[in-house]
Amino acid sequence: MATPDTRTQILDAAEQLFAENGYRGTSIRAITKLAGANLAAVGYHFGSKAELMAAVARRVVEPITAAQCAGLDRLLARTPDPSAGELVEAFAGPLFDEMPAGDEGGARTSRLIVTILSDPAEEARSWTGPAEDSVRERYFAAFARVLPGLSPEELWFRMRGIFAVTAVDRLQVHQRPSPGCASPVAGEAARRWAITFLTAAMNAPPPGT
Amino acid sequence: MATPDTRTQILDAAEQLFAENGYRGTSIRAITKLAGANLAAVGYHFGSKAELMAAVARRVVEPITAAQCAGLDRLLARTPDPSAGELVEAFAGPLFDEMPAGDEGGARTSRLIVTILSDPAEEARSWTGPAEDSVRERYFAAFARVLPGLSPEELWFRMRGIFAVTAVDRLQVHQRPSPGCASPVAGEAARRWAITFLTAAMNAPPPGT
DNA sequence: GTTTGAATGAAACGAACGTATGAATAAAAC
DNA sequence: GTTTTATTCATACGTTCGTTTCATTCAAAC
Repeated sequence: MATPDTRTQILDAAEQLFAENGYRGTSIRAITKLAGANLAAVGYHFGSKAELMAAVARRVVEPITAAQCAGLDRLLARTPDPSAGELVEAFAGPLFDEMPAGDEGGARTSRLIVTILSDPAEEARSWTGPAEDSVRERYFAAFARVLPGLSPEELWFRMRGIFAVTAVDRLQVHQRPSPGCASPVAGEAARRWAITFLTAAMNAPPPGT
Repeated sequence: MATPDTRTQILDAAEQLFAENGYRGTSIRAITKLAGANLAAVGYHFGSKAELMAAVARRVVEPITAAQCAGLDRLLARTPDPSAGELVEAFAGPLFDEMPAGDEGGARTSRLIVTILSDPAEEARSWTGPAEDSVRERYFAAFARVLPGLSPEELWFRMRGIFAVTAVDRLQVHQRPSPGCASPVAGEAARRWAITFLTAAMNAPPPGT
């Protein structure tokens, strides 16, 4: 295969290093060195380090958002009243499926997403666009129809829960000391576990009082 | 009240700034300035920035771990076979209760915990001690008795889910665009919602096949 | 062949960082 | 009153960072 252009190689290197070391923990010197490019190439192709991160974030998040949107379309075309479990699968599934090749079980991409969303810097708020907001609102409306007993606030809470479980699971956080329990859970198993876990959680009756 | 000593003021300032800006986003110059102390005071009292972070992490995590441990003791003293919901409450409750005064709804402390656990730096692994591992193993054993149908791997997955939901919820992540939905959810409501959500999730039957 | 424009390269800038040093200060011990 | 010990202070060091500048390369257009 032909070696990709400098811009793509910088994007690849940045995605890897941002995921491994965080935004602030990654220097553009390290990125350009890994990409085999010159230090000034980041400024030339992207303008600044922050804009490079925004480009990386877009490239990672966009296929996930698109798959979530398409999954909801497909589901609603099949039945106007999907179950909560079907909605959970359509929403959370892409967080497992839309992982680029070479990413061991999505761990790297998950870590990158958490890096993006948990970065305290103000500029990180602009790393994702309005498309994510819109697809979340569509799912919110769909869930609201299936779970009419929930207040909007509690439903938002539960939707954040979906995201939290799928994203945080694959941080190496809580590396269990128990032996015989390989750290990176097989992707397919984690997917099944997450959907089982979250479907039951979404279907929980609202707390009385 | 008497003004606390320099060491405590540095700890307070560091806790606030680490939570707001992350570890790498916080300089010891900013910490000592906020604390009203000299730049060299961090080196004198703690040795280095990393050791200061470790001290902050210990001070934040220790009461939570202790409350989780005491809650489990109390629960097991009352009944040898607690329900999954009771275990969830004992485990997740302290993540809502053990928040210091002045921390609006635990948002700051939650953000600090996520900062600690999601920091990619290797040194971050030493920011928490073995006490957290031990209490997690005790809860694991207790959950394993209540949910005998789950494989150890899936049970660990679900316990990570408890942590994920309680910690991530209070990041300002996913600031919803919907109006009339105040961003910092009232602490008591979030606590109820989380326990309802997580109890149902823990009780989910294991996926067939 | 010359010109043009995009892309790359080497080098430097100023700023901010963590850390170390040694003097100054204050309180306690003797 | 003197000595000792524990802090605090001002300052400097060396490094790394993001960014900028300007020269150079090179293929395409003319």
